[in-house]
Amino acid sequence: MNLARRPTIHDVAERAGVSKSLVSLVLRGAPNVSDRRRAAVAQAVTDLGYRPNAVARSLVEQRTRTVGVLVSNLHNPFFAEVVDGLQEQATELGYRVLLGSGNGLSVREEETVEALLELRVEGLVMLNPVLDAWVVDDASRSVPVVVVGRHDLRLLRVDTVSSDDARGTALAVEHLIGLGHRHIAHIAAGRVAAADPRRQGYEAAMRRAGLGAQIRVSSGDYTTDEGGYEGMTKLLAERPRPTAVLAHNDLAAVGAMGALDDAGLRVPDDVSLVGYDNSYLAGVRHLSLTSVSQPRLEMGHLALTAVHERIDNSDGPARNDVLEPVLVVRATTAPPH
Amino acid sequence: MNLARRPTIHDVAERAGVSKSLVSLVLRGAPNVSDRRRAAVAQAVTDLGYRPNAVARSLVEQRTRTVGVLVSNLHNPFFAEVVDGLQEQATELGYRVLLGSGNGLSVREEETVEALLELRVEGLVMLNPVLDAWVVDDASRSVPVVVVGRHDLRLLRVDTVSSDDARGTALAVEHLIGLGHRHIAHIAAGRVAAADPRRQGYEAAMRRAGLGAQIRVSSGDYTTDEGGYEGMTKLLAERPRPTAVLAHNDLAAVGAMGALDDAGLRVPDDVSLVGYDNSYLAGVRHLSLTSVSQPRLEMGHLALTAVHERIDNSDGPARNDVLEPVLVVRATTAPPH
DNA sequence: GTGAAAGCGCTAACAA
DNA sequence: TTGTTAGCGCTTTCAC
Repeated sequence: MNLARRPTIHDVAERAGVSKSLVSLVLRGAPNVSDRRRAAVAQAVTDLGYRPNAVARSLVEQRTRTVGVLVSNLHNPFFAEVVDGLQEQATELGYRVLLGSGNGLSVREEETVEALLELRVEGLVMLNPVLDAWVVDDASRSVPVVVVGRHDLRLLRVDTVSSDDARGTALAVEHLIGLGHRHIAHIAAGRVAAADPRRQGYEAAMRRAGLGAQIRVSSGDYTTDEGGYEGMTKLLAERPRPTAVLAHNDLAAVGAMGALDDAGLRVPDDVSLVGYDNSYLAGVRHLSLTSVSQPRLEMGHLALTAVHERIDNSDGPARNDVLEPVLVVRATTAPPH
Repeated sequence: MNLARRPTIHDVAERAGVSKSLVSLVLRGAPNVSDRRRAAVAQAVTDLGYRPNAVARSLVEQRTRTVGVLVSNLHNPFFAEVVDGLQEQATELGYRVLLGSGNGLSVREEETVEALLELRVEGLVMLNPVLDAWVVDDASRSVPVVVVGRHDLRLLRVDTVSSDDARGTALAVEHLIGLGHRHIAHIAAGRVAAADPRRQGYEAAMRRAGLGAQIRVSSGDYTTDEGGYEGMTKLLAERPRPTAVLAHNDLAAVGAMGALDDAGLRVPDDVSLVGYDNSYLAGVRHLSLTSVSQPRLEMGHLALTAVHERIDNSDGPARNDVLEPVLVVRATTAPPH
């Protein structure tokens, strides 16, 4: 393929008949350069196909203008939109975003953080990381760190951005109660970070409505559609049968839908169903699932703004932003039969 | 936050009472270093929390050991697995992967490529890029480029990895014919790169089976579930009504499912349905869609291997790897009524 | 307005 | 086995 040696600023200077420093000035749009020189440099740049070497520049400037983003698992649809938010805001603020994935494994996440740090990112955003708190703490000693989506990580020096999961499930319960439901059950998740607040939000909302006695939780590792199927199957065996079910997430809700189908029950006629995350899945017309939505784009914006502020002024107590979820009502919820 | 100045190799050398070069040697595990020095350096490294500066290293080594990956759109579930494949192989071969997203916009993709090039990635993998061919061509002048998933880009110097879309739809048709279907229709996509080969594969397979006269294509911009709904609705108006339908992708297939539902028809009893991509959606039990699967992990492996080989020996004609898709049979296909 | 020179943190000859 | 030195490509004083 014979890749020619990449031209350097030196080559440009030579071709334009000026000094390296002049080229550097032109490249960064300095004001005090004669038009003649400016044109000569511009010409040389295009002739040579010169592209500045960001590596060299970073070294001398002592900054990379780059924020590292640890994406624990690319398959989670939650991330795409958060990353979009990060990108948008990064572009806005003059940063570049470096994505690193951890494949959902704690070790891989550690390695990725290490790599990002060696590359001298100026800040680190971690999306739903599964790694140990000490890794986060350690990283935060050299660079501002913002954690998105894990409420359980509260460290000094580490800002967090999350959405209020308890509020989210409460919204769903209130919606169902408003429709007239009283027998509202919950299909909970096992050990994932969001499981507890979502479940607690459900229980609290039920109690607030005087329905403490109707609380029914089917708990297992119900974050997949298979899990949702199982969880729903268990709930259907109970009496009185719930008239509405709130699942830990959309996937579980769709699984629950399958169980209802198999039992010959109709959604929402016989049982109303609510998911969580307002993923892609929920919006599909054939499913059209009522779901709780996290403001993902805004979470991305906020996270990047937070690192940016830390990079600039560094000090101050850790900020923990908690955003309000929103209920998106679709076709799977209706008044009880 | 008071981030202390990051320690450099100089600080480590001083603390360990040795020279910079000795530290450098120890860090890279050189053999000819006395145990005493080695220990002293190791101690200093942990004391200081030293982390090598990859920026400086890259500059002097003239290589970054980094491959850039342009992900045109993070929301497309196709990517996650391909990227997993890339990552796996990269780790294997000693590369780091830098992800850049283009948000599905041609301009943003161009910017991202530019940024990646300035960062001096040693190779570039582009996943389903939508950008103009000249950008790819231009990039390939400075660095090996591998394009994944766009059959229409055939440039010298640019390797491609894709899967045989025509073969994929043919597989689906053969499956349906094997079940006894004759009236098999296709819901096609509009201007996306994969639209033509998928449609052609369908038509060719129909003709091979002597069913050329039964070819029915509903064509519009049918890549969303709404699109699939529309496409199906049109097909249902025709006589004789198709007993099986092959959609451009899973999302469209699910949309089609909705249209069948609304028309009071059952899947697969009245109409069999096949999707494409074998996405997450297809596997959901409640949908359980028969779908054509691209070997995504392997595509990632191959793409990274290809850049790696180019980085090492650079020359040779462009390679165009085409992988075989596989049909995953689930619950939406059955013999005609 | 423009150029010369120093130096960012590191590696790689080459000397010792 | 270890240290000295030069230099990667760039920005940035500081002279001129």
